[in-house]
Amino acid sequence: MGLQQPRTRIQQKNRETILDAALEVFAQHGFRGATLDMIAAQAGLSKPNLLYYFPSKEAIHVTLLSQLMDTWLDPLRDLDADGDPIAELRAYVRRKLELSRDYPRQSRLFANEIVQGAPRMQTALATDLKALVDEKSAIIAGWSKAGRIADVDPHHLIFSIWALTQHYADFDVQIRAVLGPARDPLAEAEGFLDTLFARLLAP
Amino acid sequence: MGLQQPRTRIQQKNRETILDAALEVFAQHGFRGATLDMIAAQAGLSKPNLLYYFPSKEAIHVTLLSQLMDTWLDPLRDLDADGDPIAELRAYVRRKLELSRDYPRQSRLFANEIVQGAPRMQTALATDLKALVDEKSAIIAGWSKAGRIADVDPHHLIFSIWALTQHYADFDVQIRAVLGPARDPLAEAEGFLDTLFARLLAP
DNA sequence: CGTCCGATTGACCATTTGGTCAAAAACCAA
DNA sequence: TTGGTTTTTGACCAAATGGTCAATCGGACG
Repeated sequence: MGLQQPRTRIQQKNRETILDAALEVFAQHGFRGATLDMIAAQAGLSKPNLLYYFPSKEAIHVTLLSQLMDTWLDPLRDLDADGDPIAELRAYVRRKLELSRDYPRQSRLFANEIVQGAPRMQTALATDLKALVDEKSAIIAGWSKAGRIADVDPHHLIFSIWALTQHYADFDVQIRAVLGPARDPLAEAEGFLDTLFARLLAP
Repeated sequence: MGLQQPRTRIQQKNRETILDAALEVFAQHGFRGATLDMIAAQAGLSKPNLLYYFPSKEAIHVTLLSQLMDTWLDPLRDLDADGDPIAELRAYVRRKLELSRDYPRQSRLFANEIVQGAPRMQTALATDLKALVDEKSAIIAGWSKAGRIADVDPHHLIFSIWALTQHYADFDVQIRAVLGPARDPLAEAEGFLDTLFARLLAP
């Protein structure tokens, strides 16, 4: 039937179960690599039952992506023009790295989507995301002009934060393969990135 | 039949055509998202003809991945213990960024593979790649200890170079969506990254 | 020209996969 | 208990897809 708004407790619960299972499967296999059977198995439900709660495989995917954008941009939204510039930017890096640590599946889902050309997010990127980044870039540019941080291109500064933090989630297997066991990449990254941005931003 | 070594000129040419087409398709859609029909269409050949030159879809993919590793690691291999530390590392960043500019499809192919858990590269990562990175990390650690560059974790320094340079290829659509047209991300990145690493590495 | 071997393809096959549907089961209010 | 509503599922379908194969084509060489 394709329920729009969950009405009962069981609907609420099953929709969440499905979305969590789908996140797992989509993040690991990409949209086309994931099958409804995989998601159903992961969720402990039958395939027709999935399609009772969501009208299609794509609907599940789209639901995940739109949930994602919100969570993902929250830390950037928090960037406060009235705060201390260095502290604000460091806090942004730290929060972003926490997302990579706590929600690696979301990060990989996003990476899959972007690497493949963002077929289902193009407009969101060019509107919402661009607007937010432009706004925050203006703030950063102001800080630069006021001599409160070093003179760096604000857009590329933001890109570098994204690249560095998401790398630890998206390329986790590579990093662990290189570091070997008995090391904690995410914990080490926190100190490294803090140093990196401190040196980059110091006026 | 599954030809091992190209013997004739036409085999040589068609194998190259197929690999180029497959790179295009795999990079954009991932392994499972790519179909033999897509690759055949892109290559201008019939599907059975593909399978005359390669025994299976997976064989094409594997061939691409192994070619990739070589190209990808060359710049790191060039890192010379006897050169000037800052110059060597800057050159590495620049070469890596050139790869992102000139071979974005390879970068995305690699990203697809790693994000999805590197099912076909695990061992290569844990052996060849790890060995090379460990070797070069030792060199960098030596430079740090000698006070010729700042004291940074060599492994994470290398990760940061990978993250920053590959980001411009892998997340190209996102970056362009945010920057808007009329800007040249890769050209701008060169200056930005040069500054970033100069400040990070200065003793 | 004719022959032989590498190159090409149309037709076909088995499996996978997203999705449907009618019927059964579970649930719930009266 | 009963009647109606929601939830679940086994059986099924059409399309897509990786791969096979016998047959045909084409060019180089004698």
